[in-house]
Amino acid sequence: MATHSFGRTGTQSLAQPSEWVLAMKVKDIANAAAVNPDTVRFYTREGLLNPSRNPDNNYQQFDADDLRRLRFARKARQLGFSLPEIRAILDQAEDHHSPCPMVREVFEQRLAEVEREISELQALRKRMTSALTAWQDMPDGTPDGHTICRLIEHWDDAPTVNPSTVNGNEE
Amino acid sequence: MATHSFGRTGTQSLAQPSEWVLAMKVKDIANAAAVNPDTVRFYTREGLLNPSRNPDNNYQQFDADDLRRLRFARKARQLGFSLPEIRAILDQAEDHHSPCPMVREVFEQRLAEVEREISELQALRKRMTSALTAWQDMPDGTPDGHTICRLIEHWDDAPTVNPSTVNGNEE
DNA sequence: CGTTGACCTGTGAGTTGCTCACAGGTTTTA
DNA sequence: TAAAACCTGTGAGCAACTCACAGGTCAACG
Repeated sequence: MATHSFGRTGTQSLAQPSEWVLAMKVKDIANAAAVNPDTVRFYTREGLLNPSRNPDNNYQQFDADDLRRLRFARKARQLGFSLPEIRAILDQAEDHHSPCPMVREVFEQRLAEVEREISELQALRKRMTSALTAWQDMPDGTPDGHTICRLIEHWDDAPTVNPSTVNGNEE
Repeated sequence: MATHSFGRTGTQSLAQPSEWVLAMKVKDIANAAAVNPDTVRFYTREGLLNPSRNPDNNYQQFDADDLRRLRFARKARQLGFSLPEIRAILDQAEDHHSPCPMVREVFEQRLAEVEREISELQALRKRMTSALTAWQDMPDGTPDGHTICRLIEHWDDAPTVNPSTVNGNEE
C-alpha cells in the first residue's frame, strides 16, 4: 500500500524542492514547475512528457527527468519556440544527439523575429502617438453618416502590415 | 436581366475604384479592401457587415458604406482592437452616437499595451543576445542524459512572464 | 465503515481571427 | 450547352492552452 508514494503526501508550496522527486503526480509536478495542471496534462497528450503509471490506480507518475523536460519546455516557450519545435528538441536529446545546433539555429531565427516584432511595434507606437496628437485638433462628434471615427478612418495603413497575409490572390 | 449589376462585370484589380460602388459582391468588396473574401464572409457572419440581398439570386450586395466599415475594421484590427470592440464602435456609429470617446479610451489602453509589449520584447531580445554570447563559451555536445540544451536550461525565467497566467491556484 | 472532499482519469469543447474545405446553386464565358 | 468561375452556408482547422464534465480513487474524520 505504502510502497509507491515516495513523494510526501501533503501539498508542498515550495517551488523547487529538488528532493522528493520520484513519482510526482500531476499536481505535484505542476506546482514544482509553476504551471497549470491542465498544461501538464496537455503536454503529456502532446508527447512532451512521458510519465510512467502506477499500476495500482493508473495514476501518472512523473520523475525528475519529466520535471526537467517540463521546465525546459516552459523556458523554450517563453523564447517563442513552438510545441512541435520543443518536442523535436526533446526527442533529439532523448536519442542522445545534441539538440544544441538545432536549437541554436531556431534560436537565431527567433531572435530575428523578435527584432522584427520590436521594430513593427515601435513603428505602430509612433503612429499611434502622433495620431493621438493630431486627434486633439479634431472634434469628437460629427456622426454625420459618413465618418465612423476620424481617428481611425484617417489612419494610414502603410507599414506594420504583414506582407504574407495581405491578400491571397493576385491577378 | 441586366437591371441590377451596376458594378462593372469584370474583375477590377484597382484597389480604390470609389465609383462603381453600389452592389458589390463578396469578391468585389474584398478586392476593394484588399482582404480575403473569406474574411468578408466572416465579418458578415460576425455582424460587422450587413449586406442587402439581391432577390434574384440571394447574393449579398455590399455598398459604399459596407466598404467604409470594412476598411475601418481592418485599420482598427491593425491597431489591435478586437472584433467585439470594433462591432461596438460600429454599432454606436450606426445609432448616430459618436464612438470617438470610446475609441479614444480603448485606443489609449491599446497604446499602453503596445508599449508594454515593446519593453517586454526588448528585455527578451537583450537576454537572448547575451545568452547567445555566453553560449559561445559552452560546448555544443554533452548529451549526458542530464542536460537537454545548455542554452535554454541555463536560461533564467524571471521577466517577460505574464503574471496573470502564471498559475491558477494559491493556497 | 461510510461519507465527504480533494484529487485523479480521459475526452471534448471554448478561446481569437481568420482560412480552407465542402456541397450545391448561379452566372459568365467559350 | 458545357465548363469554369463565381456564389451560398456551414463546419473544421490552426496554437497553446484552459475549462468543464463524468466517473474512479484516496485520505481523513466521525
